[in-house]
Amino acid sequence: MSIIDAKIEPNNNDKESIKMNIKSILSERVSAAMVAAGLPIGTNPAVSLSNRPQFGDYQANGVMGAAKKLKTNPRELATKVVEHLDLAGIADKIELAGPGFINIHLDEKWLATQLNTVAQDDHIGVAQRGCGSKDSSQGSLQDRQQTVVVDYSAPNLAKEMHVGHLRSTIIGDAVVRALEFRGDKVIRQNHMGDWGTQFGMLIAHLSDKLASDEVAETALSDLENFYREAKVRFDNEEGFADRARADVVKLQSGDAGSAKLWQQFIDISIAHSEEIYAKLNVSLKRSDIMGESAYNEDLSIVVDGLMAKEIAVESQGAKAVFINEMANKDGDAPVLIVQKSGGGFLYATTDLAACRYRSGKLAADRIIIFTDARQSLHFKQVEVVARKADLLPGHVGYDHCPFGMMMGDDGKPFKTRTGGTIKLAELLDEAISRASNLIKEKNPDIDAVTLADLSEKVGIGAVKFADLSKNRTSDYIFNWKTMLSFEGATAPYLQYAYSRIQSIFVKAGVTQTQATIAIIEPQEKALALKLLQLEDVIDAVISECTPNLLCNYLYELASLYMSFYEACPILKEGIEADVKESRLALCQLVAKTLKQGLDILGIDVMDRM
RNA sequence: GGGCGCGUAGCUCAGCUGGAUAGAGUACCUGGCUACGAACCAGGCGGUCGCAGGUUCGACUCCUGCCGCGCCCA
Repeated sequence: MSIIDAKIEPNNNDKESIKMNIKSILSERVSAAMVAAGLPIGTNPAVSLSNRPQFGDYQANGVMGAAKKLKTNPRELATKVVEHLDLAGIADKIELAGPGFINIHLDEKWLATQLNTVAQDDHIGVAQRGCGSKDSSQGSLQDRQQTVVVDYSAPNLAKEMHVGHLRSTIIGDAVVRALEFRGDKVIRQNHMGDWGTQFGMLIAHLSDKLASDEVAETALSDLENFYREAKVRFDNEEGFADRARADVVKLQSGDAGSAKLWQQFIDISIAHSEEIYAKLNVSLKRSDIMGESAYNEDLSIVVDGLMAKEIAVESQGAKAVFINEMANKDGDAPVLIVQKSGGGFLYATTDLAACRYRSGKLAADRIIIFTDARQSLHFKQVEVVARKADLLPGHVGYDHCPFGMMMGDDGKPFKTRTGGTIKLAELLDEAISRASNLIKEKNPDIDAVTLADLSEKVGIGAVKFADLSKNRTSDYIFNWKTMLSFEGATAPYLQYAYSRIQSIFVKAGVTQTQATIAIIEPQEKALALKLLQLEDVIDAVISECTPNLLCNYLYELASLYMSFYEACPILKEGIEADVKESRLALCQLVAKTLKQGLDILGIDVMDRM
């Protein structure tokens, strides 16, 4: 055992051993009672939040399902389970209701104890996945650290990023941060589109611009224009298309001059993307870029491997895989071409090479890819072939996480080439400018520096939250109004809740408190319950790749806080000192949770707004 | 033609492994600022969960068939 292991090993003491997750505590107890009542080990207790106050705080519904399987009376079985259910000190009432619901009313003193433990915890109650070696046989699967490769954003470098790139970029980034917060090892992969025939046209055009003494940075300051110009020449100008095709061949055969032009183009395009990432508060760095071109050397290796294993076969001069696993009723198998008859490779080849690289060199336990839903079939095919060829071993998870595409107000999709797309940079500037107007309206005397800072945080936050809070894998309609709204379930609402709390601390003349929280009013209890659910939410976000669950959670938390704020005075006259201290501590924990949660979404908070 | 996804309040969307009376926001209507910050709060209005069957103690959730929309493959 190494010294590092030895040091980490003994931290399994007091603080670690205190469980803070209510749902898992209750699940354990109910499971034990179910076993004691004669049910098989592993029966799902189905503990969940109660949907109505009269049904307690949590309810266990697992007995009914179990009774069905055993063909016994659910009510009688539930009675037996309740008899064995030991929740001494945790619940002050356990009720049996309906066909076999077990309703649990938590003890408020116990709830407060849990809450105070969370308040003292660095990770606000979210347990850290194993800091030890990941191949350790100790600890449950839940607690083991994983290496997760996350492929997201992946813009096409031939053009500027448009609104369609928003989802992949910010959803991916939120999932990445959630994974890191839970303690997993994340490797970001920005699979940028930096290769392909269109670059021949772009290089040829750039070459002419440089020949007429233009500087690359200037020529490429507007990528959309540049692309359009090149396309016009490609379609109309005598001889240009042939030059463009020749340039592609030269580039792919490693010609130094072409490579230099290409590199110039790529560098400037990446710089454009980086501006967007910085503005969006997205954590992608240049070192995370692993573009399509990075796999050039691997493509023939992959194809050779497929041929050697006889997974791929020659077909009409091309090399292709007939995927029998995905054949339809008539036995027709879809075909995945991995090398064209002319020798060229395709997206499928690159994606297979990426599987190989990620599960091999990067040693991924799980690979997550965020792209729009149109690529679902493609990735399904890639996975089947990669698994068959062992480019993706069975123990490596492969999650293609699709999302709907951006539609116009008319319900028809935005087509990239019709010119109907909105540049991402324009959307973000619009958001910031609208936020600026609103802030000026509410704070006429604000100084320019503060205004600029707030506008960016509010505007960008609003855009991100509007998108992140939607789960839909179906298409969604792009709408300026909803995207840039500052009222209701929006980022500014959450930011407002946070700054209200900061304002209270300023008024109270303290920066922080170590006071113990007591639960008195129903609004305080509701907040306590919500605060103790963070780990469940983070876990759901991670396993399903759905940041909208975190958005919902944070909105509900902020909303409960607003109700608490109205109902429970803190600094007003006649409030006892210990009540004031308790409420300040509760405020502090809410603020900490909001800040952390929003940070996972890549949304900033501010002390004043 | 085959496959995938989606139809929930006027609009935008939640709805966790099937659970009790389907929830928010917005819009509209009523109240609440000599203030712990009204970008807020309290309340009201608003739904045959696309349609029709099936599975069962129980279906927005699972199964089947239709209808409509979108996408992918051919």
